[in-house]
Parts: sequence; C-alpha cells; structure tokens
Amino acid sequence: MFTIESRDKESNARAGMLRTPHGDIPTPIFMPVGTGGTVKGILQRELTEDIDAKIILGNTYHLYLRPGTEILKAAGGLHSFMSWDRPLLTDSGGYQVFSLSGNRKLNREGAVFKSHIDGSKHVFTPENTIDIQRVIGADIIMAFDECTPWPCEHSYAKKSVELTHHWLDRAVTRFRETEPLWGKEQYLFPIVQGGVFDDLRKISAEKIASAGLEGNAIGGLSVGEPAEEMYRIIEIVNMILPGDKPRYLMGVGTPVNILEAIERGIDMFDCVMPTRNGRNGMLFTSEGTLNIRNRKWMDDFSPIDPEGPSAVSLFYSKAYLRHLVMAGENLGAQIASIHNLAFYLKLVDEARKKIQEGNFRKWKESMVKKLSERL
RNA sequence: GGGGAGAUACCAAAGCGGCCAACUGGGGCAGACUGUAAAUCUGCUGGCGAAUGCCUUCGUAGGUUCGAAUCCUGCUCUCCCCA
Repeated sequence: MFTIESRDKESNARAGMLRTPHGDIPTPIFMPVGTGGTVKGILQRELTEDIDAKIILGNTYHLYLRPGTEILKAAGGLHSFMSWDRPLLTDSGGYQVFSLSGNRKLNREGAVFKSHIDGSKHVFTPENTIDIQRVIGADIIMAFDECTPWPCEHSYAKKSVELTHHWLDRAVTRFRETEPLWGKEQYLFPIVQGGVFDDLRKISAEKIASAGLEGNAIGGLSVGEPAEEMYRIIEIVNMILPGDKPRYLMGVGTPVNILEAIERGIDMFDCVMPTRNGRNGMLFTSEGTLNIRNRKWMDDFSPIDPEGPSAVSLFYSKAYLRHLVMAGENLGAQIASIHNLAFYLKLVDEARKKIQEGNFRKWKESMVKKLSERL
C-alpha cells in the first residue's frame, strides 16, 4: 500500500506514495476535512480542479446520524453518494468522544452518545463503528478510540489508553471477519494515544505497531498542549511505529505544526483549520498569516496571495474578500476556504519536492520563519 | 388653521428623580478557532488614565431639587391625525 520514494538525510522526513483503490496519494499529504459528506462550502469540482485534493475525510458519527446508514447503503457508499471518486478516509467518531464529552458516557463496551441534533441515545462500539465504516466505504477507516483531553492525569490517560487498546483488538477482529461492501479494499488504521506521557505513548506505540495494520495514526495531540510537547511525543512515537508504513497525525494543524511534524516523519495530516478559520476570516498566505476582517485590508487591492496557490488567490483582491467576509456573503467563506486549502496542499507538495531534492531542512527553516509572520 | 406625539451615544431603541457614562440590538474595532455540535464564539465601542478615578454627555436655554436623561418653563426641530 505504501512505498517510500526518498528520505531526507538531515531529518526523519520522507516522501512516499500511498496506493488506494480510488487513487494514489503522494505523501506528505494534507487531507481536507469533510465531516458530513462535504468540505464545507466547496464543490467537489473545486476540490479536484482548484485545490487538487488527493483525499478528503468524512466522519462516522456525523454520517451515521445524518443521513444514516440506510441511505448510505442505498446510495452504494459515500463515494457514490457524494459523487467523489478520489480516496476517502473516515474518522471513527473517536474525536466526538472528546469534543462531545458532555453528551457521552464511556464504558468497556463502548460509548453511549446523545445526538447533538436531537438528543437521542446511540451506542458506538469498536464493532459497530467498523460496520458503519464498511457501509460508508472509505478507502482508509479508523479504529474507535478515546481522544483524551488535555490536561489530564497520568492515571486517567493510562486507563484511557488501555481502553483504546482493548477496543483496537475488537475492531481488528471485526475488521478481519467482515468484507468491504462495495468491492474495493479498505485499510484500517489504529491510533496511538497516551496523552503527553512518554511511558504511555511508548506502550501505546508498541501496541499499535504490533497490530500489523497497513498504516498507523497518532491521536490525542493538538488538543491544547504546548506545541513543543506535541513534537516531543511525535518523536517518541515515531521511533517505535514502523518506518515503512504511513504515519497519520490526526487533527494537525497549523502550517508550522505540519512542517515540524513532516520533519519528524509524519506522512498524513488533516485539520479543520484551513476551512473553519477561513470561514472566520483567517488566511494563510505566502506573505504570512492575516485576518482579512482587519481594517487595513479595506483598500488593499493586491491579490489574496501573489504566489497564488489557487486561481482564486490571484483572481480576487484582499479588499474584495474583506468586503465579502464583512458583509457575511457566502462567497467570502468559499473563496477563503478554497485559498486556504490550496495553500495547505501546496505547502505539503513543496515539502515533498524539497525532500526529493534533498534540501528539505533548509527550506523548512525559512518557511517556518515566514509562516510565523502575523500580517 | 386645530389637535396630538416625540427629540438619548455611529444607527435603532430602553431608561422617566439618586443603583446612569446610560439596558439591548445593529454597525464598527480587535481576538480566538488544530481527527468540525462552529459561515461560530469572546472582548471592546464618549474623552484621558495602568488603575481607585477624573472630565464632558441624553435637541437647546433657563428653572425646581441635596441630587435631573428623568420634574417645570421658553425656544428650535421632527412626526402623526383632523380641516
């Protein structure tokens, strides 16, 4: 499934190719988040033509609640339902264990949820989240885990990671005893947990590695801990996770976070930041990060980004985009989202090229400096 | 011509003797956002000051009162109804 094409000599960065039934994915890669069967505000055509997203995410919890598995089954899976023929990855709902913590109860069996839509009661288990993800039919599916909060006590993190490991065994069993519904192979990725505790992360990484699946993920990071903590955990975990398999850092992050993680051997990323922050007026540009709502852009008629990661970045001016966002026009959110996603995709694509060319480290240092600029 | 209602901060609109530098919306200014309960949320929005605070405000000019955006009188303006 995964082949490494080149490795950076000065760091753990690598460039590879991830092969899935719906297409090949060059790594490092950033995956736009499309929780409810849509990357908010963006057409599938724009995802392929303007952004060239190689793979996008869906979410088991959201899709299970709406439209529900019956409709997804009748549609022939999510690819067909949403008219997307490139690769898909679905999160298991593990993150919702974290983000909807007020509406759920955990036990060894699984998690009892109250729907955020109507308050109705639902149960997620390692088994039924596999079943649902079989129906959805994503190329890569995730094991059900508990994304532990930060800060959290060692004792809580220990219990939590043990639960995640227990759930993993059951998920793998169900995965092995079931078949894809839509005739295309699916890959299951397990998730390393353990909070910010080195000993727990080591134990978890060993457990996850021993599952022998096609790729591995690191979860429970970028939940509020300082970035340096996150980088340290990545280093510890990546010393243990097999080097010949893809490593997916879940939910990360800022452009700088991504470059730092690539340097430490991560291959896959996803994050809502380019879309959500874009909708809220924050733009990532080659000149630095900016809040387009700020008064100073009112009469700045220069392009959104002169280096133009996408066509819209060059076609529209900062002043026009500011006007759209201030006026609450849909098009503002759309342009900002397209630009930001294209920026992220271009960033990881450049990282890949620099790794192949053998000058990743130097490029990364200069990029981190540039990206830290607040305009 | 006759009768009535009203003028509050950028806009709208509460307040009707002290708890008022003045509720609340909107607008504006800034901030947050990391496996999406988010096209959402938070703060500020008369001046000066880091701050207890001080200064200038509720159409306008006077007055009553210990004290007025609030009560009284004149003036200016706006709106409504009838002829």
